[in-house]
Amino acid sequence: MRAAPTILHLDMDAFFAAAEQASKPSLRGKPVIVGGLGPRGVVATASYEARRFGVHSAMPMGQARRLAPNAAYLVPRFAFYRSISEQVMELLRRLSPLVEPLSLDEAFVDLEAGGVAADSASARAAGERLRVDILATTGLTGSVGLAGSKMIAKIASEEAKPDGLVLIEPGTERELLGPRSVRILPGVGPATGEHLRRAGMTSVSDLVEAGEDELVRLLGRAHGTSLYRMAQGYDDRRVVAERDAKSVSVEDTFDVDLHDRVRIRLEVERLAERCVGRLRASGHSGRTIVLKVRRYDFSTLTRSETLRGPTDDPAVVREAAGRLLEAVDTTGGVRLLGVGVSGLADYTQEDLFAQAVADAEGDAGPEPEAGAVAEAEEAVEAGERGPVERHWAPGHDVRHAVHGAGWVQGSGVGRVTVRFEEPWSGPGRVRTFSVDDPELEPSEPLPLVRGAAPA
DNA sequence: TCTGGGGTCCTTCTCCTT
DNA sequence: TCTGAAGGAGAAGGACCC
Repeated sequence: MRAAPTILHLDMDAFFAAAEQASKPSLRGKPVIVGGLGPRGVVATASYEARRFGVHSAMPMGQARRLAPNAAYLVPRFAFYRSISEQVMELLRRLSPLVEPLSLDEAFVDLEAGGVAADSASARAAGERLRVDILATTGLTGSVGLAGSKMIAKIASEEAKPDGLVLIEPGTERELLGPRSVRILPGVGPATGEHLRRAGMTSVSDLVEAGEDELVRLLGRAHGTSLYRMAQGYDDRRVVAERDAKSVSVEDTFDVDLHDRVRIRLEVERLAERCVGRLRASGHSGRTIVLKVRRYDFSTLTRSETLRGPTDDPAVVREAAGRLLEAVDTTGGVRLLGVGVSGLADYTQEDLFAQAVADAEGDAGPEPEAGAVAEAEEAVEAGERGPVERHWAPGHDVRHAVHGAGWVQGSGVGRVTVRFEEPWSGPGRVRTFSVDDPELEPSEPLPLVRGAAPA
């Protein structure tokens, strides 16, 4: 913990939804909900207009539709958000070499490492300048928290939302935290919050009064000790620029539960291939293969197997995942399957035995190149599925030979409805086409600020 | 129409080795 | 050779975060 507010936490406001509103003038000022649109989708981000209806992140999409039936519902465009995020992270790196991204829309910055003077006025000036730069570069707003530690800086940015800056002077942490709910502390979620409530602790000051021994008794050594320190405002976690990945995984929730054992096996193999694609793209191999199964009743189980050495061979991961599946009872149906690899190494040590088997069989199958896998994933994300079956996902960008740039407002029964507008135009007109109209094609997102590099 | 996807960390239990 | 304690590794599950 520092004597000056030199830790900055940036949190972009309603990031996915705000990016969509910036990209689509007709949605500005309206409720926008981004998330999975399938029968089992959940809300990823709701715009502030949608939050007024009670819609929030992680809410089942069906519930969101009941609360805000007239909102715009869009599928996430991760490649687009990633490109905006890279612009924002670049601005942060101009501030300091010590930047710790937490997700696409959040990061910590160590201002001291960037040479910002260790006083409140300098920190505040750096934070305000950053907000101006982010708006100018991306057209989006972000909230900034400044404090002497990561925990307090994050709480400050939460206070600053939306589109604000809050600085918490070091030395005032305890009085700030004392009356707040225990849920404000990192690591206290619904389960721990309820556990503490049953023990009679609802505010942060209750935790301090209870003492470290009592928290350790209730929550275990690691959690109890760290929570006691956090409750007193102590947090000496450093800003870490580079973090090594510890696992790579992919999972799919199915619109309807799977019962057919053959189909389940096929899905597991498909997930194993995808997982290896990611693993290779990240330049890793791994030793432990993990199968995840969520059953019809939402109960979730994992099965894992540790190999003798790390692998990035799709055949090895596929077979291990298949073996793990053999030990799982899937009667009743499964709603989710996942395959992961942990115990990562940043080098590839070929599994000689598996290699020998593959060589002997002469049929390990063509291994997808990591780049090809990434490209395929991006293509699906962009709504490109080849000329045979064109899929027009709501919110995705298109270009029409006559009408120009627009985005898919909806599609069904052989028709696709497009709104023609650009980030810097006024709200545009809506036209409907046949889904196989040759003049209509998917396109790349336009930059949010005119003249900027394409987002 | 209940409940995504990609992660991290911690705890508990079991098995094996020393 | 047998037994018990200690500790590490692996497996599984739970909680949390964005």
